Amino acid sequence: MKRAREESDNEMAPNDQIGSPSANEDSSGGSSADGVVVLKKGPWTADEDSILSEYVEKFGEGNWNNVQKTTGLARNGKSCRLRWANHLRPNLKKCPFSPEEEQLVAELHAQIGNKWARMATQLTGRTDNEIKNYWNTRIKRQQRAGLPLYPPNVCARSKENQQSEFNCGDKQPHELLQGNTFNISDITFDNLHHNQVTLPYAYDPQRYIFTNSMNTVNQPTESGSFFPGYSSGMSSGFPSFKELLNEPGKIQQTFGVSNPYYTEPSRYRLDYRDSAFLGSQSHLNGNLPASGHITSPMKPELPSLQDTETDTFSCLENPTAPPTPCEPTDSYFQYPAASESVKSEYVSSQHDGLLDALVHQSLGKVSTKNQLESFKTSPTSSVASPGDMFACSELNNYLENLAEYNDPISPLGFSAASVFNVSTPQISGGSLNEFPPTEVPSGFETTLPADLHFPDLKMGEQDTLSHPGTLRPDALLGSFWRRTESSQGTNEQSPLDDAMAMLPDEDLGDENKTMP
DNA sequence: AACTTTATCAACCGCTCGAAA
DNA sequence: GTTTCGAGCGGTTGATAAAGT
Repeated sequence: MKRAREESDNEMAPNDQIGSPSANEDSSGGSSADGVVVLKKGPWTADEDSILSEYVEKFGEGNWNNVQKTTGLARNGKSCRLRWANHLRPNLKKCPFSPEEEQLVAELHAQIGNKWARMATQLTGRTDNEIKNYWNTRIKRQQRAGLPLYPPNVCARSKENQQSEFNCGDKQPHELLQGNTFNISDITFDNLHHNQVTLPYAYDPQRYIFTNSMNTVNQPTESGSFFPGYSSGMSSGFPSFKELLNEPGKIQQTFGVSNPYYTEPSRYRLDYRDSAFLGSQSHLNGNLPASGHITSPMKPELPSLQDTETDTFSCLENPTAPPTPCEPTDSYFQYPAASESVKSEYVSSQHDGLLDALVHQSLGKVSTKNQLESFKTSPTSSVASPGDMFACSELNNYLENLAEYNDPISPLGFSAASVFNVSTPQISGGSLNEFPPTEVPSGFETTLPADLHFPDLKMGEQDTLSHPGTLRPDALLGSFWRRTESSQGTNEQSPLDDAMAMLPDEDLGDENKTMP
């Protein structure tokens, strides 16, 4: 009996023969002298196409593995299916994308992320592969040009759609999150000097944008995730937040790197209105520079941070756009208590999505496992990005809420400690030299909510901040949260105190230790 | 004209999922 | 309940064309 094997470079015909005219002669046959069917790879020939077309005409689609058996075509079933779906199937469009199609793709991507197959169902005559190629090309082009990924009208439309989805949904995000402004009058980042901020990732306008009037965070469209295309399960094998909570080791792998902290927080002024706060290539318009110096390792594919980006860009186009009643983006800072009905279900899923975002953010900062490992063994870095602090603040919020809601899956103290332990490397030294430095413009400003009470970092804490341990966001934020609570007259020990208490000694300054 | 860079497209690969055995 | 297989999906790669220097 014949057996099929795939042709590989080192065992059969050389690569240049595959798909070449000489190789085409037996392209439909594919049997070698020893009776072994050599499955061809590479470009399809017209003969192969006609054979496959005849087969489908005769037997219909599916059962692709039978193609080789039935027709003798030296292609595996997978290849046949792909060829048929992408090229031979009737009614396929071969022309360039029309503006309408481009618009639709942008809208769909804003809504569902990298679900190419799902998009293809909405675009008659287009294949998932085609859409994917188009989009990836577009991303490159837009990034190179420093343009927003999504057209403004897509942003607006997406926002409208999501609002209507909210209305149809069970919970209103604004029940959970409040506040429209990002003003922290006391905190400035004036001293984010060029070349002093080494960020292990490039500015990604889709990923790291916070704007003042950006008031909505996407309702999860699927899997309870904030970010379509990045479901809670993190299909890339990334652990879910629940897993992270339960397995500190994963957290360490996840967050254990990439949080170098900028070390000159003597004055912080954050202006979220137009800048991409978390990115190193921050610009007042939220775009990449036209020169397109994307110097850090980053994937060209962008996550679909639906509202984050859509709102951002709509805001860029229309700064006076009224805030939406949806979940405010400053939820990254603030998670007001949810209504009782929300706590048990909605909040958890939402937080899963948020964590995914954090996780993804961390991933975006760490390109290789080696970097992870090197950081774990040398958990020091010399600089911090505002984004890192953001990530930590997000984690703080998350963890705090988990405790507040007594989420059974989140043993807060342990989790928080774990997260802090691994996500807040110390400041001194530097182990992320692999990453080329990126710059933050001196005019970089970010404004935080007025109702968000950070400690007055610019005054009186200079000495404290100069201490490596207290420069870390966990220390800063821990101090912040505790201070905030105390300022509210709360005598209870905050969950963050618990978390801080769990931190190893070397991770915290003495002032934060409350170990029994 | 030669060379380099960039864009585009086609195809492959690894993985997941569901159905059937 | 487990294994196997087919189908499908998303990410990535390689080849080639086009544009730029």
